Amino acid sequence: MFSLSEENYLKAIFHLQKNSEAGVSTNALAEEMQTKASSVTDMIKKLSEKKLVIYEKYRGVYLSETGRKTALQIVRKHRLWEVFLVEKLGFSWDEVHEVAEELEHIKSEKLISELDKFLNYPKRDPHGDPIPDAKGHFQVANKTLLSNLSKGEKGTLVGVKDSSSEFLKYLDKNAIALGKTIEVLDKEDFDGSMLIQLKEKSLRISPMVSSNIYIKI
Amino acid sequence: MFSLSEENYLKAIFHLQKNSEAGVSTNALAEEMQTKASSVTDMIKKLSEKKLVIYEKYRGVYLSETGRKTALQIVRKHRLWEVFLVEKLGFSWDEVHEVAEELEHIKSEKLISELDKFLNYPKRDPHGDPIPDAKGHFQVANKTLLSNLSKGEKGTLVGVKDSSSEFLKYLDKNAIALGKTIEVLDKEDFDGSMLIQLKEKSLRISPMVSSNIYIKI
DNA sequence: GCTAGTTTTTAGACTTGCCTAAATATTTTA
DNA sequence: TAAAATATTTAGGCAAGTCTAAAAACTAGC
Ligand SMILES: [Mn+2]
Ligand SMILES: [Mn+2]
Ligand SMILES: [Mn+2]
Ligand SMILES: [Mn+2]
Repeated sequence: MFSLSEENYLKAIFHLQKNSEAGVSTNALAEEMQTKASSVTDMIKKLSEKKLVIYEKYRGVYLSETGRKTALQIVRKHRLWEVFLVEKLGFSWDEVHEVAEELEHIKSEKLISELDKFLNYPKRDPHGDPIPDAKGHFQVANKTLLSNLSKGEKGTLVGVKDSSSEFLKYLDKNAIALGKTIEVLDKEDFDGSMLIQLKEKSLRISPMVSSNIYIKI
Repeated sequence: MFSLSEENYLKAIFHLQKNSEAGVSTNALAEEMQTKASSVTDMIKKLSEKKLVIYEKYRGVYLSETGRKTALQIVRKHRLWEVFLVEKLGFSWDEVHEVAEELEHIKSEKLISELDKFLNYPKRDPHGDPIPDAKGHFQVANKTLLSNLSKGEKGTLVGVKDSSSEFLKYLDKNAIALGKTIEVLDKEDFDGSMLIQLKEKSLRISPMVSSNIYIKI
């Protein structure tokens, strides 16, 4: 149906589109795709001809309805494979992204529906992100960044914004994991750093950490 | 490491090489790869520069030691994924080939070693073909084609030569499956057709069928 | 052993996806 | 609001992998 490159672009536009109302800029997409702006322009033209995106020169790009559906299916596959890798093959959450990045492009409806069944229809991936169903529907959790909490507030860790291996390893090292309860013992006005309480210990974290952790109060 | 196309060529050469001592001809490879002879020549040159094959113009092509090892790893991945699809996801043996054809190219050592473990280190794929281990070792079964048996001989079905969906569906329809005992009740000299005895019934089969079934006596 | 037929290679071209450099459009700043 | 800075697009090119047509090399038949 679509080439590997086309699929990766669609997914990238989808992820960038979430962050704002405006169209996705060429440079933002180039950054995300680790390529040059001129290459992005080429690809956008192609996707536009295929009616997968809506594009006006210099005005940024938007996913069309078809484009959005396609992107959601790729996201679905990516996240289902991540669950498989962690639940069945014993990967840790910082090892799955790269492999899922390849597996998400395997073309087989049956493979994905059977995998979904085999995994018992999981609702979230190992990073707390929602898994769209076969129709592209998924529930948006009401969550907030840990950095938004004030002293005394507490909640449950339900996701991470940054899924880089480096960040996830930092969390592992400090026993910060999905489902854990976190309470803000203190928040420093000057730099936004926090003292947080985990089950067994307290810990001081920088705003770079607290602004990449999603909490459900 | 290697491109998708390079990997598919290596695997094709590997499979064709099994059938004879001689080098693999350009046309045979073109047929197998569903492409043109001129494209094959181009690719062979490339593989030859990369020392994956031994190639002399007009003389056919052979896998080098490195090429053979690479091909064996791809075959290993292909067959492990086939086992996964049948054992874990409920695919039938005639549905797995195409999907495995894509899955075999996913690049991750850990993925394959963990998958192997998850599947409990299977020795054969759903078509009875041996699965090479991480070092490329595998056991060659002593098997013979059903068409080589004479009247009165019997054995166990241990593999199929043709794994096309059409042939496998024919076998399913007639309850011919891996592990079944088959006895040759009669063999027609004129056209080689056979009357065979399965557990619950007897059946007449053409040489096109009997010459694609492997038997262990 | 020569020649006709077959196989293989070469030559030149196309598509996809990428690049650099240059041109053009938009946005910011003074 | 016009120049300066920034963002985006265009132009031209490259590598991989494929194709068609033509040339060259093998192989069989006489
Ligand atoms: Mn990807
Ligand atoms: Mn994820
Ligand atoms: Mn393949
Ligand atoms: Mn098989």
